[in-house]
Amino acid sequence: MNAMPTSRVVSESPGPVESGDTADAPKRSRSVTRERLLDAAAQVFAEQGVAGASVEEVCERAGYTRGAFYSNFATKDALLVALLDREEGLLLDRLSAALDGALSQPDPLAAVAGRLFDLQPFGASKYALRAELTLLAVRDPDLAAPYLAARRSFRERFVPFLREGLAQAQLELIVPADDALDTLEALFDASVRSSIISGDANARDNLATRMLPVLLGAMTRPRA
Amino acid sequence: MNAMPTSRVVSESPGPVESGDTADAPKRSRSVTRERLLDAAAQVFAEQGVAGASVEEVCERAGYTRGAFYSNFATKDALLVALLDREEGLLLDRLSAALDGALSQPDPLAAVAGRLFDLQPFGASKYALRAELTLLAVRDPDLAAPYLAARRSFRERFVPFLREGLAQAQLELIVPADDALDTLEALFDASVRSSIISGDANARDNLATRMLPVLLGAMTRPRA
DNA sequence: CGCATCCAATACGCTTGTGTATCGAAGTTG
DNA sequence: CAACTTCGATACACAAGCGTATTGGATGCG
Repeated sequence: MNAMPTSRVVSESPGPVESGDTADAPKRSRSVTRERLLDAAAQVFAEQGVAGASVEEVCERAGYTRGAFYSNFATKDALLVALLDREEGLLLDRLSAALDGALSQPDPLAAVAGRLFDLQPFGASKYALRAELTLLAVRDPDLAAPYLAARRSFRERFVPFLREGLAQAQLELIVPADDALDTLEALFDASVRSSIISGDANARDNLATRMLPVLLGAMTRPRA
Repeated sequence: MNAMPTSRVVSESPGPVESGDTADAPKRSRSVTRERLLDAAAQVFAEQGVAGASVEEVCERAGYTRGAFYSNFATKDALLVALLDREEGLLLDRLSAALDGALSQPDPLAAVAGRLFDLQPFGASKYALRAELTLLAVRDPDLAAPYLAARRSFRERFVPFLREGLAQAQLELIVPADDALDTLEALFDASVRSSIISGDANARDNLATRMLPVLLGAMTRPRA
């Protein structure tokens, strides 16, 4: 039945990315399979969109067959929901990690801006995935609730961070913090998108770095 | 790529656009059929995405069958290309029309902001369509060129408009005009998206109206 | 050592969707 | 009014994709 010599599937380590396969793993846990399928789904959905991607290709990319898939997820939609949950968590974690030390830098704002751009979530693939998921929320009211919930936790996590960072620079906001965050996010997204489409994906000189100081200047004033 | 034996897919003058009539018309010209199919495609693609939409549903929505479709477009991809062209033109036209009188108003900036929000291109359906097309450009390098070309004409059209509007308000830009335009566009998009997802689509109080004065203040200075 | 349990692979049915080929009904022209 | 042309409808062939049912093999446990 199995033409191939027993199985190749796993290279473990939840680390990023794909591998050709490698060592045979003696212990294949269910959760590893799930994670690999989710990793693959993130890639494939980013490249082709949720509707454009087939379960088959997700499985192939992960090194499994559809049997493995349906043994782990009820349907394609269920995969999407699981992916949504996971991505939200990952984004929060990575942003947190990247920003954590930044406030103690001499120039916190510059440090923040610099680190953000080295970050995976702003790479082409992650950008496309986020854009795709956002678009799904725009279209489908059922996904609006989870989307808004995710946004809420994002804000709750980063509004204090923003305030604190500004405070250390002796600044305070003169606009609602949520508005400030939304505006900055919009700026970053536009910048990343533009860089991707025009090809210079890693350009150090981009819309966000040019406009960030201007916008921050407009949204703050010297602290009382 | 594909030669259709029985028909030559003509690209015809745009002609009168909107399909007002409901009754079956005795004389339906080819270009009317094309336009209706494109209208339907704009809707269906906005609702379900390009990949998620079927040719069948586009035809149904337009009041035709697939026979009519394949007599007018070679493939689904050809339809997409035609739609891209048309939407770009429509967007430019509508923005131009909406903004044209605005500069002679007492408060040009307020007039501009007000009119933009009454505009179709910022309605839910048009927003979704634009987001979808943008995402396609992010994913597919082949679509990057047309996308960038469209952006260029957009800029060429509106940068002078922006300068002039600011001049009438006795202001001038202190940042690159392209950056200013990109930033404002990002702000509007974020605002529209947020309104759509949170349900209050026509809310007069939104991110853009709150932040527009702040951003404009930051990007300009009193004219020398 | 044999039994039970998981879990992923294989195989299958069925639906949906694309594109082609053909047909027929209107309109047009001599 | 008859032949021709045009264009959309019907019918069909075929591929892709989803989800189910079943099988096989590994692991854990008594």
